[in-house]
Amino acid sequence: MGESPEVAVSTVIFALRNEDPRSAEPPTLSLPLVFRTREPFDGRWALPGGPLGDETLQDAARRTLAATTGLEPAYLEQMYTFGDPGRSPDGRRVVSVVYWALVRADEVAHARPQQNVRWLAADDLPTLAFDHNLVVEYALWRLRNKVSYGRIAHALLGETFTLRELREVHEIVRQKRLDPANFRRQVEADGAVVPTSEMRTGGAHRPARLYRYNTEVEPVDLGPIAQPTRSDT
Amino acid sequence: MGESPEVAVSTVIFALRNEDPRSAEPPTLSLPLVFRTREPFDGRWALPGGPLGDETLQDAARRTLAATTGLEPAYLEQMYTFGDPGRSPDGRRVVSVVYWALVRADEVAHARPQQNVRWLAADDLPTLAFDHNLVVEYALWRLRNKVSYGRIAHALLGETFTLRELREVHEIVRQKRLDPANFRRQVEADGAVVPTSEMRTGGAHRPARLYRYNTEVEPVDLGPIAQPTRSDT
DNA sequence: CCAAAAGTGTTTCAGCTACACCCATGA
DNA sequence: TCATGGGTGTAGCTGAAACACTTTTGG
Repeated sequence: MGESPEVAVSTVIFALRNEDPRSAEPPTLSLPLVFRTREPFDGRWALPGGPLGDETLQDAARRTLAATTGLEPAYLEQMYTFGDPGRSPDGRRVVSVVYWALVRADEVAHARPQQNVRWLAADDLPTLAFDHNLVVEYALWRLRNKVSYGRIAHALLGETFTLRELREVHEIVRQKRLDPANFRRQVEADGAVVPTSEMRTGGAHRPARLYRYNTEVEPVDLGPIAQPTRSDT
Repeated sequence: MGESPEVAVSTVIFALRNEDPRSAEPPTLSLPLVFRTREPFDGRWALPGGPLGDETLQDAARRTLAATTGLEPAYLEQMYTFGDPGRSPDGRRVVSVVYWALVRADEVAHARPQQNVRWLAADDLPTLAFDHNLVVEYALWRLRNKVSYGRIAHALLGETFTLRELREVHEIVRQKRLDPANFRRQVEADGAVVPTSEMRTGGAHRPARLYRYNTEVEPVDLGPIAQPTRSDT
């Protein structure tokens, strides 16, 4: 009992990125990974993270996110805690609290690139350090669920966006085509989004109205936990 | 960083209990709580739990469950990790991994009562130690969700049960009346339950068929995490 | 004018809800 | 035979899906 395990916090960070900004290709769902330069798992990619400091668990997640990307998350939620003994090959006992986050596409564009950090496509990862492949799988599953039932897709876009852009986010994350007409009606119906007076022109077609996220409604039902603060034993 | 916090595991344990077995009253959703006899929160009720030993997080939850009730859970799932600094009044930093569990009504009946442990109604709790009221609120919310969308209600019953009994569980947990005819069809449709050849007689009415949980189907979609084993940093 | 995407209207279908009705048993 | 819950049938409503159609721009 005196042998208290270490506590660490890791974060699965999702963003939509354009490999080639000039092409018309749709963006790719990607996440930043850190290249390990020491054992265990020397030479493999791993999730951003580190030991818990004198801070909130959520602040620790925010801190590792900032350290690897220089960015603020548009959405951040606790996901799962991994803590089985004997999982680290060197025998240390580490309990890892894993968060997952969304960052805006426009912010990713002018994020300063860090040493030993690279963005990789979420659905085409190499073998990662520890069991981080499983962790990312789980985060992807949660993301797909929340995007389907919740109101968080906008967190992958900028301040304003067209319904086409919002639909594209859904299509990429949920991996299926959506009917533009029905998508429009569903989004308008649940009030997650409000129209602005601006339009986006430029394409060889009718201009599209720009929308903004409706801050009046809750992003997604998180249950009674708004900002968890105290607990014990 | 060298100041590693303690890690503890707590469990919110739900069961249906009859206050008075002779009455025809429907059972009550209750949970076992432990009476604290020392600071902090001396004299208040708290969730069962304790420090993490040399074991799986889930095993630690199972152990505290057994210690307070002498029972095995029919369902056990990780819920949330609380770890903000300054939450314990005595200044110690404790990260608490909270699980929630369901135990069968028939097992609760012949569970040996423990010293300093009492079952209280989930929707009528006193002020608990730490922020355990909030934790129970959240667990209740998760329970209601999973019972509505998942296939776990049977975990509050015995090995076999009538559809009326299963419906009663739903009605108690979800706090609303359900149409018997429609409930039957929904339950039969999703295949969570299979009919046995036995009937339950005794009432002044037509005998009811006994059903059994269908082990062929997953209890609820847990995502890619079946039995999480390894992770780090 | 044409292509393309924005945006609207409408039909169809599946699933849920409400509720009427018959069945089998104990008293 | 009556009361009670077990169990079946079915009409109606609602929301999602599919898709035809009109609108507005750039080229």
